[in-house]
Amino acid sequence: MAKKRAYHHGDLRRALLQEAVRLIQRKGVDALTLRAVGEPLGVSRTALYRHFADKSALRAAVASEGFRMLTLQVLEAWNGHGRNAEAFQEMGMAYVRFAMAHPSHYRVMFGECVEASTDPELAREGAAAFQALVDALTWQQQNGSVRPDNPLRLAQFIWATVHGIAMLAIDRLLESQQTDVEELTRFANERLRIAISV
Amino acid sequence: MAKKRAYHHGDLRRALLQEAVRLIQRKGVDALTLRAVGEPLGVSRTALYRHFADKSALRAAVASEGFRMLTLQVLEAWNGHGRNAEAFQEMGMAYVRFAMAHPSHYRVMFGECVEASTDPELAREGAAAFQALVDALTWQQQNGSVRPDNPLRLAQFIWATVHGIAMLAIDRLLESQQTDVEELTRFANERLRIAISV
DNA sequence: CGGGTGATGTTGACAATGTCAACATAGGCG
DNA sequence: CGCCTATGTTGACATTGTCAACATCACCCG
Repeated sequence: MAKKRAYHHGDLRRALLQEAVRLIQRKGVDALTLRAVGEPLGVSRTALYRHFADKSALRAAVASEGFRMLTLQVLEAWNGHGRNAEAFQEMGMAYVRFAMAHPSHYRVMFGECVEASTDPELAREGAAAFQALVDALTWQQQNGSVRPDNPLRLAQFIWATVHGIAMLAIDRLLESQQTDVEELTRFANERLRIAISV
Repeated sequence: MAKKRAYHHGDLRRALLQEAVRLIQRKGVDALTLRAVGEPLGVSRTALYRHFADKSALRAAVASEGFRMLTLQVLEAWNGHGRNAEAFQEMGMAYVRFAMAHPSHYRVMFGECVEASTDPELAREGAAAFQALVDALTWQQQNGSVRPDNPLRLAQFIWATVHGIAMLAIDRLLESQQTDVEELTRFANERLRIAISV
């Protein structure tokens, strides 16, 4: 029995999660409805209750999936550009690009409904994403290219900046001055480099 | 006729708005229910529809009120500390303190449900808050204490950082390392000063 | 001063939604 | 083969936002 995937539907949990992500990305968070998730899968509402405690658990799973994707993207940018100062900036760009590409999904990851404290998997994936940032900073500190402050505090500072840009961009609060988000992110990265240099 | 406040209830609009703010602060955003707003005022649901287009218009009004309060707080910090570099840091502290003191209210101000484009008052109040930051920066540029970059871009950069700290703090994502938010904000302000100096 | 008129508030109803209890089914294990 | 548990369904219910129809009150115009 390779998987437990052969009862009635076959890995319905993964299908539900995938459909939930699709719905959120295409129609927004409000469109995430138990009935709307079940129907495309030929399954009726409440089927979900055999795989998730309730709707908020489904949202938490969506958020976890988001953090997993985000971690992959930023790590690819960091590792794929040589783990230097330039690669660090690409890491920031990748972060903001992810948020811009999946605005509703990103919002679920930081929504008030999903409490990281209640879902251990979500806490784990969120911590993993943050750890990628911490690791990149410690690496640069050993390099001598980043000042030897507490790496966690540096990481929180930088995280706040990119998260803030992402949030403001998603909320369309940067459009007033026809701002190019890519350009703003580049500018922020440049200034941050000054701020965290020795 | 000094006011229009003398029909049945007497300025019900303001009472509804005030009760909505109270509800959000004390019970969270989900507790903001048309029935829950009307009942304490001895008024029935749907009474609200004579003063707000719908529930989201009420939320927008709450958000506008929040921006008004926020603008007052940061301007008081800026003006009350002498409009210098130190005052600018106090401005940032005041921003984050407001968010920490009114987490649910702050979240409504940046929630996805409230689209600034649909409510002109909200757009105005939001722009006013942002303008306070821009003004403080231009002032310092004329001082020579801030580099002569585009002040709007500088403002967006700094706004993103404090907004990010506020959001992460509200989402309790800074508690993992038992972080003191005040301390993190101070650290961020110090690093930002380096980043925006000439 | 009196009736009408529009602003303001109420009641009833309805559809959508999350959730639970009771029921149905199926697939593997004894 | 027969049962047992995992899995999925149906019916029901409370909550909620919203609308239409109705009620009421203040003020204005004659």
